[in-house]
Amino acid sequence: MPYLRLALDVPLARLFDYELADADASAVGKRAVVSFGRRALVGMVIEVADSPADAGVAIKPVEALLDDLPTLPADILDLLQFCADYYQHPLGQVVHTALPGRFREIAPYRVAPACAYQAVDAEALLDSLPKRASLQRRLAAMLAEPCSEAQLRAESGSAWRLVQAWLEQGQLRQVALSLALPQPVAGPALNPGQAAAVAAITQSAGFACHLLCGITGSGKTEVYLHAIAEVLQRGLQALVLVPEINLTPQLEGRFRQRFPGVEIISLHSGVADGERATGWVRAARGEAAIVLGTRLAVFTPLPRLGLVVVDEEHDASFKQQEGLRYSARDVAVYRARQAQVAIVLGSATPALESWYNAEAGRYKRLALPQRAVAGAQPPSWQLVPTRRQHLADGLHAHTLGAIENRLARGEQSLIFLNRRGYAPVMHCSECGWLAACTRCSARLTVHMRERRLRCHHCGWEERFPPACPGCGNSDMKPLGQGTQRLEELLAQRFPQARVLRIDRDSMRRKGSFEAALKTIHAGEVDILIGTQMLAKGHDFPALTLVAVIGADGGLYSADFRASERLYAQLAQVAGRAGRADKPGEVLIQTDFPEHPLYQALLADNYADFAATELAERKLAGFPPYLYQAVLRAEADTLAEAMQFLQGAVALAPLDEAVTVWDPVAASMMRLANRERAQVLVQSGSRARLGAFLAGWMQALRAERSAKVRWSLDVDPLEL
DNA sequence: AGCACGCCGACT
DNA sequence: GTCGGCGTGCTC
Repeated sequence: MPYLRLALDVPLARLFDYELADADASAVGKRAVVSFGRRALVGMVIEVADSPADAGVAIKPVEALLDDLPTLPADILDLLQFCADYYQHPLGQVVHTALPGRFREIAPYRVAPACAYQAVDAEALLDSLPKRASLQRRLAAMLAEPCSEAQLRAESGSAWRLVQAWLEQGQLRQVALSLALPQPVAGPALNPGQAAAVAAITQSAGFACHLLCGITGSGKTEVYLHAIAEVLQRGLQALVLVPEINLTPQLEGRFRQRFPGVEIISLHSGVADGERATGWVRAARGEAAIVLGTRLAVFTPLPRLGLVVVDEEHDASFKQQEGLRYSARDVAVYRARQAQVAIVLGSATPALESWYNAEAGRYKRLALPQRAVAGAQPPSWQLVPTRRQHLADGLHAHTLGAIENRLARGEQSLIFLNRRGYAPVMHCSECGWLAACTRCSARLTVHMRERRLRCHHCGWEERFPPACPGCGNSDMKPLGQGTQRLEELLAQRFPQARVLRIDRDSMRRKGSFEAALKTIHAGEVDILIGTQMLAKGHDFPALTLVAVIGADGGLYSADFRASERLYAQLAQVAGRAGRADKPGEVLIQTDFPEHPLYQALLADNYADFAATELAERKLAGFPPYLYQAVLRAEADTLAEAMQFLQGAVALAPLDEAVTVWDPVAASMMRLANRERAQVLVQSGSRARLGAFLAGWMQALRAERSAKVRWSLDVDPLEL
């Protein structure tokens, strides 16, 4: 009797055997419905064996072998096994985080073969529509040519319902999706740098990792599009990973425009479950040519994978911060190597890990030195020294003057302050009391308009205390600068200016961010105040001034990655200034104008910054010169967490190539009333660290710890 | 993780 | 006398 070895979505690092008469190797990669304990689960067949792995356990029969989906191919199974081993996560849970949620449901999931839709008579259809029904008319015009489902869905949320109705009325017919490659629309001519990059990518044979370095506006996307066009010509598929921001629709639009008629699958958190599952199936069947998505898209089966692109590869959102803590960028590199195809990692400010790999010759660096738009000037940078200067609520006279200047010229300014709220903390000047969160080890942020104190870590909120809880003093003052306070100040300073604040608080309502972008584009805003949210990707043609305040915190942080993040953030926010014909100006208020980070930024010299930073990392013994993993524990009391970790350290295998540090309280020790601590382990050898972790986790999993929740983070981004 | 079993406190 | 608290143990 053959046995199916199943990966089940349970936190147990082993497979489970079930018997199925007349099963053979073709069952591998299919879903199976089984009874597990007292519940029914759907698992993935990993292996077919002649005998059970454990003799002496009663083995249940498989209830049903599902044949609805494309069989998970061997390369994806290998990829998932790699993730399970590398990140020390149970294979069953890896499988189920990698697949669309729908596939965890017991019902079969059927997807009709992809086909295109075309109007039987486009003119007649158009004539039958009301003049003002602009969406309907737009769709009808598109349908003169064959359109894919994804293409139609991308047009509007309600487009698909209209198409279905027209189909029923016999206005549309289904035509076979042409696999012959449609002609891409020609893009703008490439400059020499772009052309060289495209040539390097398309001419590399087998696996090659290209680090594409270019500032905002240097035309990285054009390079991707040309490289992808070449891959499509060869009848192959492309996988494009993008960070988790609301930029995906814009990029998707650009792809659809460039490759009309090509089935492009979009996979990100905004895509509904069913659509995600359908897209996955289409990609796995080879019907879709391009998969464009956030980190989860890295696991999509692509039988004819020809190219992988990771845009903004330094972005932290490629690392999942819970469950299977994978880095989609690193998994993508593994995948490209596995498929023996080229991968492009694009960024203006590459992760130092990637930069180091390029220095070591493992990655090929491709530089895009110039701005792609002819005549466009890079922004001019200026440091505004603030040490021993009088500041009007945090703004230097020079900064205020620059804003006034733009107002006079009818141009927009952006004040970048990565700290939302009114002020970072409420302070009693009598006794020195500071408002702190009762559930976290964090300060409460002052939100003046709502007259509330809020914890930005756990979401706790409370009303302003009427008097200081420490000494009863009623004169409490907000300390420091936040976006709300800045908004208030600027509105006072420039009463004639239209001020708009963009942060997580002001953009809480759905659609408000899109609305805000519209207002900015319409020129109905003079001064923008923004956090992180505004730093990425959006183009504001009328914006000519970016003033950065409060950046110095990133210079001397306890976190060794803080300066890398600061550089990337400043480079990114500077990219918002001065597009098209108007030159932009970037002002950075700082107490440390001589700091090498700012000097490198001013010279637009990432190479210099990276070299300095890498030298420091080497000296201090930090990644990428060492590999790290963190064992995190969380319990009701710190003592319990620490005790667990001390026990864990005692269980650690001995390996002189691996350093196990003492347990310490986490930097955010208390979060939402749970105490957190961690153990750092590191090694100069990735292989030795991997073997160590495997042994350690095995020993640790044998222990039972009811009160403590723990997890392992391999290659952690934050300690 | 679920989901059971099991053994002690406050309720109709 | 039962309902239900969550500690402990198991899942092919």
